[in-house]
Order: sequence, then structure tokens, then C-alpha cells
Amino acid sequence: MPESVPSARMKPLARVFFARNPRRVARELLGKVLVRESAGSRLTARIVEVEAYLGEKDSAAHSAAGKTLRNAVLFGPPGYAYVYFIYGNHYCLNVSCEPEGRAGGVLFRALEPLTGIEAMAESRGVTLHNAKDWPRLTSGPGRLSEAFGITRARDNGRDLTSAESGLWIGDDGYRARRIVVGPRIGITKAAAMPLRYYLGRNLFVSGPRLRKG
DNA sequence: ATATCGATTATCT
DNA sequence: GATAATCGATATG
Repeated sequence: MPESVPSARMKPLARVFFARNPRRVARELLGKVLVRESAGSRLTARIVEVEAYLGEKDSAAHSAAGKTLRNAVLFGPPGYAYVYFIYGNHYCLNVSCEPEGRAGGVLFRALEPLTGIEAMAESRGVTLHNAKDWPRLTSGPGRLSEAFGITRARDNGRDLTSAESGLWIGDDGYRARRIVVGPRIGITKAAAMPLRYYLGRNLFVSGPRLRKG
């Protein structure tokens, strides 16, 4: 179960938070809270795993080959949602980083659900039997997007620093412990770069890990 | 427990 | 026409 519930008066992170190097933003996003508010429902989940994607110098980044219609948000101002569709099946959520004009972003890879867990299960189309099933809700970029109802049509370009946007990132005072850095997952280019950040020993981190840490 | 594979489509070469 | 920042199912030890 959630070890804490974010306050109702938690506020979004400021835009300057995202106007920096994606590595720094990624590391500092660990422990923050992703919030989705719509039609009276409120989903919240703690960010426990992210990956940094650098600008045009990062061959694994969608921004590597320059600005296109798809990746335009990454070249725009910081703090906006870049949502892409992958493998004909899944959406993935990023937040744009760096000052406007420079590309860069952070991919959300795993969340620890805090509130609205039943709604997340419904969005994912799964039934929760015991706590062991919880990671299936939000562990993995495709899964967390589905749990939060994130699609490109609905959310690409959304301002993640505005509570009015209905999708934003807050700080509830939680401080990340045991931050681990390692190679990114699922890529073939620049695979060795240590740009994946996650909370060690957290059960919601994606991948074929279970116990230990 | 790890390994391999098929699904399915927007985007880019 | 090939590829992809994934997932869930199936196969095998």
C-alpha cells in the first residue's frame, strides 16, 4: 500500500525545474508525483524510474535527427508532455527539458500508485487480487501511460506545470533514497550510456527484477 | 526462472 | 518498406 498520500494542496513544479539538462531533471524527478485530474477523479503515483534523452547529440533520442512533426515538443519550451506511439500498441510519456530551442526530454518508465488505484486497474483492464499485482499497473512506460489514460491525441503538448491542464507533476515533500543509475532499456543505439535513473529496492521499477537491491 | 516471439501502426528512409 | 524509448503470451530448464 502507499506509504503516503499526497496533500490535496500540492502544487505543480515550476517551469524552471525542467529548463535544465535532462540528466539533472531525470534524477530530480525521482520521488515526485504524477497527477491526473479529470471529471472529479484524481490519480496520483510516485515517479520511481525515468530515463534521460539528450538532444541532437544522443543517437538514441527521437530528437537525434532534428525537429519533425512528431518530436516538435522536445524542441519547444520545457515542462510539456511529449507523447509518442510505439510498436503499433503503446503510448509513452516524456517531459520536455532544456530551454526553448534546445531538444531534450525525460521518459517516464515506472510509477508507484498512491491514489486512484482502482481506476488505474480499470484503465489497464486488469483485476487486482493481491498487492503482488500492483506493479502490473504502472511498471513500464506503456503500462503507466495506459493506467493514466495518456494518448498522443489527448496529451501531446500538454503543459505539465499547470494544474489546470489536468496532468502535472508535484512535490509532496518525499525525498528519494537509494538512487541508482544504469544503462537505458530497450534501445539499440547508444545503449551503454548510463542515463536510466531509478529507486533501488523499489518494487515498481520495471524489468525482470523482483527482490534484492 | 529466462528466452523468444507476435501484435500492430505512426513515422521516417 | 523497415523500424521501433513495449507488452503479454508461450515455450523451455
